[in-house]
Amino acid sequence: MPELPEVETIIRVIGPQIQGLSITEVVISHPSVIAHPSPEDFRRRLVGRQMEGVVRRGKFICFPLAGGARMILHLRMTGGLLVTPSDFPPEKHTHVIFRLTNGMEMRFSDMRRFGRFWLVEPGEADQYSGIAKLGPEPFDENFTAAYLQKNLGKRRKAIKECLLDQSIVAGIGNIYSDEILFRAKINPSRLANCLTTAEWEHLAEVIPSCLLFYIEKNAIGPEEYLKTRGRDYRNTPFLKVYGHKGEKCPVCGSLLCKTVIGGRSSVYCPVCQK
DNA sequence: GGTGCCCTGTGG
DNA sequence: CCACAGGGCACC
Repeated sequence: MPELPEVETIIRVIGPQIQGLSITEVVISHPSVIAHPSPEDFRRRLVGRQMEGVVRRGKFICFPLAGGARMILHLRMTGGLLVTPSDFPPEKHTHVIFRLTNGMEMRFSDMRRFGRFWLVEPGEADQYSGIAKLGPEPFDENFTAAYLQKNLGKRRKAIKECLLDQSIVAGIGNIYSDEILFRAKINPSRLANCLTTAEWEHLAEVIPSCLLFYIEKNAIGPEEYLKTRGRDYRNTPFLKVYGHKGEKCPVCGSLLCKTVIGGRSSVYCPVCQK
């Protein structure tokens, strides 16, 4: 489910709700979602710790803790986070509950249970979560056309697969890679080593602007977020190609095609995207 | 590089 | 019933 824009939306809602609060209790009903350390160590080490806030890195959610430790969460496909009163009806597939000093709870639910938590101690290198392998944020000043061309310009690999490579640029998933390539008018199957300098420049501009557009479309208040269980803030009404196979291209009216690239379904306009 | 796998739910 | 789903990793 969540790619960069959705994760950004989640942290903007959750941040003010948990900032400065301490964890009084951790209830883990499905230990497999705790990747590191052991679920019992995870629970024990978190109790009494204060959360300084929450930040996003790629699709990861990071909770810096007072004293220098950090809790890290990746929602993968179907993970969700909700801050609720303790008597709020629980979501199905709730696997971890953090009880907080103000009586509220932060709850992690995940139907498919692909999501994972990590806890990294102060001064410890994070060799567990995968954050260390991430490329730059799309909004980073180092994320430029020159960077893209230098790192991808010789790859004999579909550009769509390249955009999904988190070590090149952090945060793009299957939905937004299609949306980005549609806006950039580049066919998702094109090999990276065949893109022109002008196309790299276009991509370097479109990637951040497209993601920012969806972050803004996603904006939601905490009441609405809770009411919709953190599920209905998504961008689906604004997506131009993803989920629209067989419909008319919003630019030229041709029928949108679907294909598989790198094992992921991909929708594109055969006329607009060369 | 391609494939299978981790899971549950939904839609054809 | 089977195919597929917004992610990422291990494995030939």
